[in-house]
Amino acid sequence: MVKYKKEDRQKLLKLYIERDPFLTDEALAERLNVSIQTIRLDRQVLKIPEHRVRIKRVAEEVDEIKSIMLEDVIGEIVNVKLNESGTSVFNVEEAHVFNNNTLTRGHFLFAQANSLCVAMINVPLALTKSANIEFRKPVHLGDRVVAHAKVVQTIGKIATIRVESFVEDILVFVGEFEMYFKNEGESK
Amino acid sequence: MVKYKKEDRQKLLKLYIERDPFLTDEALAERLNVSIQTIRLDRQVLKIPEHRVRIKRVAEEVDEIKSIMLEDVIGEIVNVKLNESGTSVFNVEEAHVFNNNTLTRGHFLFAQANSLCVAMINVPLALTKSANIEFRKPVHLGDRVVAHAKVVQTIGKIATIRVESFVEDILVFVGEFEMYFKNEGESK
DNA sequence: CCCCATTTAGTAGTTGGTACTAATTTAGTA
DNA sequence: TACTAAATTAGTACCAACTACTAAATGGGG
Repeated sequence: MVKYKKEDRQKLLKLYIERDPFLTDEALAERLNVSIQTIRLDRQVLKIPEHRVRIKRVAEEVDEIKSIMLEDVIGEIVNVKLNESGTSVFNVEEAHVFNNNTLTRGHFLFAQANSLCVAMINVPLALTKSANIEFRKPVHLGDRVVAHAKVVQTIGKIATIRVESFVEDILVFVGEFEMYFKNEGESK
Repeated sequence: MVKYKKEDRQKLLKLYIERDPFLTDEALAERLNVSIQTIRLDRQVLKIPEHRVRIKRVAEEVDEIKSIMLEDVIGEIVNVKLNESGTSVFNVEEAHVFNNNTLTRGHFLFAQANSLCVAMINVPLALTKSANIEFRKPVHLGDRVVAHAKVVQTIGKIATIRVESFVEDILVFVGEFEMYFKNEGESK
């Protein structure tokens, strides 16, 4: 049954809605022990949109996040000579960096290189058997990472591919991938 | 100005809504060249919920995807002796597998191992310098991957950590990670 | 031509609001 | 303490995008 001061209440309101945009004015009014009208006024001065709009915005994020995160391929593969060489471009966005700074999480650099290797193999399904990688320099939010891959060897069902990734001519990542050609129906 | 047969229209309706859940009955009515009432009847027999509900469901998905994908740590770290050993458990969900089958994308296994290594180092910021990894067996949707890590060596600012990941006693992944202790303010 | 399925129209009620005015309560101060 | 201004609450009309219902119109096959 606590009554907050206007200022505190508005801060709390903002916080609550940030944490849970699904809260309606009614629920917020109960939680903050004021009338619905007060909540509406508060939202107005704080420029917080109504429930429907908030939900819609969250929902629209799906497309972005899905397209960024659920893609099979990390980075855009721009230039592939099958079983020979290839290039992939990857722009580091919010979703790829650590929450508390602008450093790119290493597994996206790995994923870019790995995706590129998979794309270069001209069989229905290629699996990564092993990799030997090195992170040379940190990569940051907004960086444009260009990965170049070259097949260095193919023995039987295994291809060895060397990948070098650059941010503006600076080598940030190198890796050597062994790719395994998986045949149809095989479970390995 | 095409008029569809009932059956065709209902199939189209389903398709449209799947592709874009943001479509209102009004928009659908226009697109299918029937009245709003017909759309409502169709939705009713097809058990497709109303606009608001659809949006809300999509929005709720965001939270799931976000929590799965935007975490800094892949897998739950359950048991860490700093600078010594650690264990992480990672359940393979929809978001982690290739779109056209149930195979786990390799970079999540890498990410799990890598996250675990970072967590084991008792400094504000640890960076992966290099890694030597092997994918031994494919991992599938629903699998529970348990990664065990052990520090095998620490020389100066570099620790070497060995990671072995299992799905029900089957070794699916091994890796050796070189972690670099980054000091405050250093940019490397 | 009739009949039944299909489609459309129309009404009342719901949720979660906007936008507005007006009344009431609370707090600060002379 | 009385007055005033700020803050809060109440109340009204309106909106989108529905549900749930009834009723009327249309259309096609036998």
